[in-house]
Amino acid sequence: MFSIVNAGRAVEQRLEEALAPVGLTLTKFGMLLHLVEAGEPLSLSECAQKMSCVRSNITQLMDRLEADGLVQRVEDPQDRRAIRAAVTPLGAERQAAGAKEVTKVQAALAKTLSGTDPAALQTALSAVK
Amino acid sequence: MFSIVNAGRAVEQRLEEALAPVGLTLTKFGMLLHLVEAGEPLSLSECAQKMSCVRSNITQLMDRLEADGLVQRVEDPQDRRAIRAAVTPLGAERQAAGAKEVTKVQAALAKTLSGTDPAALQTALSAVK
DNA sequence: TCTATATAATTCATATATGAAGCAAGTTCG
DNA sequence: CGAACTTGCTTCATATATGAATTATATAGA
Repeated sequence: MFSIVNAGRAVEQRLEEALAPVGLTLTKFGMLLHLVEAGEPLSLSECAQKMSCVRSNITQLMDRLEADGLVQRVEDPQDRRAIRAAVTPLGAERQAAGAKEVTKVQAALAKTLSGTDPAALQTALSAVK
Repeated sequence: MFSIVNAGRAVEQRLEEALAPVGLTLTKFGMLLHLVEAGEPLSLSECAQKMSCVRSNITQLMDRLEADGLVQRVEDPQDRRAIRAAVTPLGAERQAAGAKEVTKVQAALAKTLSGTDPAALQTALSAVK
């Protein structure tokens, strides 16, 4: 059981290390990825859902992403309570650079697991979740 | 790759939920477990090594564990710089109670993974780490 | 022995995460 | 319509984590 926890943490750490030179953390990269994939500004509540976390966490994350110039809060004309997060050009650039690094980690990991049946591993891990 | 990260987080969360009724977090349980297993007070540097984290983290963790009455800082007569962490009776009691809950989670997880070859999974996950 | 260096712990700034409490703005219903 | 409820975000307290800077103590070497 602790193997699963440790393996998860080890992969997280590898990703953090790969993203650090790009100026991103795994959390920031994840948020940018969701925003880029969505193709439009998402409300902070939607962001919280995508990131599987509480909204107050997103408030703080957006503060940091905005301070980094990677995202901008924009008002929602449809709902004056809502605030949407829009990726800036710099944010999109960093996300793309991060994605390249993530792909490298993925390739390295695939090599490490070359002796393993990928489908079986996937099935097992999905069952846990 | 993200399956591994997600699976790890899912297991962590299950453990947190199982330990919460006992009044422990996974971090606190882990620290108590190391101390109980050691059978003697460990210096805070040794604690950091066991927990695979930096020492400043242990300083804070010990503050919380001491506030909970689960651990006590004791001076080291051999080295006046060092401070050792000693488990209190209450700490030992909680650790034992936590271990029972952890065992239950382990059993439930084994059931979930009943269709998987445990040795193969173990091998794959160990390779990642 | 005295100095330089290394080690032990703490403090501080910061990142990430949760959850409770609060305020503003929609929505529903009598 | 207006009160009650819900939703969206922020703020605050707290837990966990890192790393740089600081203080105290040990130890090695000239």
